[in-house]
Amino acid sequence: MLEKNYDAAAVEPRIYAAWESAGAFKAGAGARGGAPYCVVIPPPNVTGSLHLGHALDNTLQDILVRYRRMLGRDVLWQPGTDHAGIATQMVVERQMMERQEPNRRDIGREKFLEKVWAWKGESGGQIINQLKRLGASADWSRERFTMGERGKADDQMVRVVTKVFVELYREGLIYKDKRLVNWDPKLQTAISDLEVEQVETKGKLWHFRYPIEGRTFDPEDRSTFIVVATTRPETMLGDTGIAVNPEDERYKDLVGKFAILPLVGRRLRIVADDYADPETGSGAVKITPAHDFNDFEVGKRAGLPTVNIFDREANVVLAGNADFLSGVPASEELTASTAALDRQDRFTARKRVVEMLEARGLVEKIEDHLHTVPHGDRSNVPIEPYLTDQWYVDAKTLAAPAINAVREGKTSFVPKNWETTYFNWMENIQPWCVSRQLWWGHQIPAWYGPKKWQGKLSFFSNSAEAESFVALSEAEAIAAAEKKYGTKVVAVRDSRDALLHFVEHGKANDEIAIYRDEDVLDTWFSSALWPFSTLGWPEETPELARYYPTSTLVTGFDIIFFWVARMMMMGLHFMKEVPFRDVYIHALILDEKGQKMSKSKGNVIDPLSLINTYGADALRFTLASLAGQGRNIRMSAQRVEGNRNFVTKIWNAAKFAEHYDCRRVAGFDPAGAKETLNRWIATETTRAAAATTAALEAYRFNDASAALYRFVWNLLCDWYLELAKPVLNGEDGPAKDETRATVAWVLDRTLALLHPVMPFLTETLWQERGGAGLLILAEWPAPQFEDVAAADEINWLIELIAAIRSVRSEMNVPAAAMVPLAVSGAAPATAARLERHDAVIRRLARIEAIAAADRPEKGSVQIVVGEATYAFPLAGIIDFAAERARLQRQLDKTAKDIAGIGAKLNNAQFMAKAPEEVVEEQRERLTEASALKARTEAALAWLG
RNA sequence: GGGCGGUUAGCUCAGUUGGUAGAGCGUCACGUUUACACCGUGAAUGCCGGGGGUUCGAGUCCCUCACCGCCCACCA
Repeated sequence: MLEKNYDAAAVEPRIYAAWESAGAFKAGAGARGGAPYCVVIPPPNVTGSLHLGHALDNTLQDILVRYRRMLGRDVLWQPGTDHAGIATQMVVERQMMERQEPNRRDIGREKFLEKVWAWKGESGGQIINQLKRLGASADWSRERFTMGERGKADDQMVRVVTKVFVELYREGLIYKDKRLVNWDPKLQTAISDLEVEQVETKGKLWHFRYPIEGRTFDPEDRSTFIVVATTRPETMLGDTGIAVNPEDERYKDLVGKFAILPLVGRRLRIVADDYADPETGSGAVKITPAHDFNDFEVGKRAGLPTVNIFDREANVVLAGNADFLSGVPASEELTASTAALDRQDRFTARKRVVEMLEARGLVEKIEDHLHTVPHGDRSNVPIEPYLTDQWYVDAKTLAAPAINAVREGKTSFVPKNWETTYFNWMENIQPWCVSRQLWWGHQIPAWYGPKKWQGKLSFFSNSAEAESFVALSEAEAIAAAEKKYGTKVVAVRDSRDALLHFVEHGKANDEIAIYRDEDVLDTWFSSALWPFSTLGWPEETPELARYYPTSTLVTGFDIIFFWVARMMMMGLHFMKEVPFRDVYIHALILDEKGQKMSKSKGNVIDPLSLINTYGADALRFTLASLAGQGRNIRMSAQRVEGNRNFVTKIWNAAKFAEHYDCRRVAGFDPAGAKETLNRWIATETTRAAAATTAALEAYRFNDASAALYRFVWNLLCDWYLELAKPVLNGEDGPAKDETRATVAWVLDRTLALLHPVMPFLTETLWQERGGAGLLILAEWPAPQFEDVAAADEINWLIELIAAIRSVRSEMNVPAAAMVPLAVSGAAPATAARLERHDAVIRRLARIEAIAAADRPEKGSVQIVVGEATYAFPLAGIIDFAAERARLQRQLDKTAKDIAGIGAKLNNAQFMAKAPEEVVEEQRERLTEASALKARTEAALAWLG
């Protein structure tokens, strides 16, 4: 016996356990032939928790995977998690701070990493369990982590990354370079362009006067200074030049001359460069090559020196800064400003610089200025362009094949317009900075040792100047080093130990120490390898052979650049084949007001609480039905509640079947059914199956859920089960048996069609109804039966009942009243239909008896359906004026239709140019409408 | 500045080759029916953002304007 209501919370864990213990999620489970189908999960952050974006992403993947599995395909849904370098390291550091423990630099790398691994072990399972709550049918036995089991060198997931790095290095596609990077002063690491967010900020534009060398500064005499504007006064300490446009007449004679940098005294060469825009500001721009990307380029072109004034935390460092002092004659002013500004953070320094310049009359004006300031997407502090040595991937070279692959259709985006976004970015791609000054991540496989300088081996603390050995392992690096140096080589922990070692052994030259690059790789570097790393590469595993290229990638548009593009590049380079055939891009989830969900706004809807309240299936159905939306999805609990009602509706349909003892009949085939009603619902089942299948094949999840919703609620429940009641409540016999069997047959197929979207409910009912085996591994329904005549007949029946109900309601006929119905003008076929469906019409339309009549009784309400007129004699009950008005309204509408259609048919152009079938359709509509009009007129006349 | 979306019922959104405007929610009225009140029946509501064009015919194709949103680049 089915319970009164479906209890999702009680059922879901049990069903999930049943699937798992049956091995239903395992790669290839239940495969019955056909091509393999593989999806790799976008690995969530290992220590994260499930949000609605994950819920959407994984629901869609699960739908695809369950559908393919039921088709009998060899399915692998490859799961796993991401180590999420910065994010995870930040969480652990925050914990340490909250517990008032010593920070990571105090405890050192090894101890810190132990803590992160411990945290991973503690919270790493959470998100996987949450995915299970959602019903995700991934092959958990194959779960992978981007850093492997222990992050050790011999771990496959680590070997993959190392091998890729080393091979790209040897091919010249990874290199070390000294240039400006986006530096995050809070996290103290370089970040890539993509991790920088532009934040619109209300700032100021300061206009400063820089005295011209050799002229005595006089604020009243504009020939004694040059005005430059800046949004960042503090960086003036690093100015090394001034640029003006070569075409700018105002400054022509100043080119080649020098200005004197206030507070410092540095000589600034005035150079001509196109970068300076005469229209902007004063037309002269100060050049700070160490702290601005554009200035860096100008400085390079003009041969200006680079003066860095910041340390890693973006504090001003002047004292003892050789760059800052180079060539600047000591002066009282320099000493004073150095003392005042040294060790200030950049914002304090900014204030001080302005104050000091103002005191000297060097501030021309200060304007309000709206501009965008680059911020780190994790730290949320302004980033600094900072001159460092970093590792770069030659993305431009790798992008070329990745662009072509999409051009040639080897990989397709769905929806297709995302390809434009992909191309735009890929065609303008910049070198990818992959090194991070973090500890949690894949350590870069480069080792450094002393280098020959002026004839003898010297130790360089800057790794860029050291001898480097990029190698697959420490042993390999040592071997390479030994070959290079011709001496015994040992590996030590870090550059400090290497220096100590060098000091100790340098003289004897009997042993040389090398040390490993302390930086780690960008998290996205390992994510980029995910489609093949998870399948076992570099080993030639059977899984790799079978499932690569994978079939579909499902992800949000926000990580097309971060992830999709990079997987394309790496996949093509190392596997010589695209990583996936289709990329399905879905929208992002917002709250019901269209706001991005965030903890600070407090508008986050937790998918787990939705699952707890409404059940996983209701959430899944909701997400699927919203998936068609373009850019963003507005989510509210109310929608989920509505779909929970749909879950209940299905549950009650199953209860109906149980109540009327509708059991599955082995070998039942609707083709042998005699009852029109049964032939009709079988036809509709075929159509629903076809619609659902087509929608899923096309990634139209919303169409699939809409088709299922409509079929189940509006056809199966609203009509078929209602229409079947008279038979099921009637006498035993073949018609009843056939109807019971049909109900069971339809229900079974319906459950199967619903299963990918609503796995828990459908599996529960499948089991309750004594289904053979598990629904998850059952066959996807593809009924072929179709009977157009039966469909026509039942549609006529539905139309008739609906029309009677409508009129009853409009005429305020009490719902309980049983009314006689008189039919006139019915053709023999219609009369036969009325006879066949007599019981149903009487039941559903509350009719006492149906009788034929030559003409409706005077004063009765008349309904026109098809060629016949149906009347209930309601004299005395009904309001004649209202009835007349109703008929008149119908007449007006019909007349309007006729006029419209007539205009078309009388239009010679239309007749000449429209396709024959369209013309024919209009003719039919005209015939029908004319008939309706005639009968309505008759009814109106008869009413008197 | 470059690119991409959006503007359809009170709300949130569908609308796939151009051929009678749809759904869910909400609203209103009525509830007879032993699957279901997490329900049933019925009803109301649309210059499909504005303008122009192509076409026999445009929510759908083209141009243009307005507003909203996102992405990329840049801003001394």
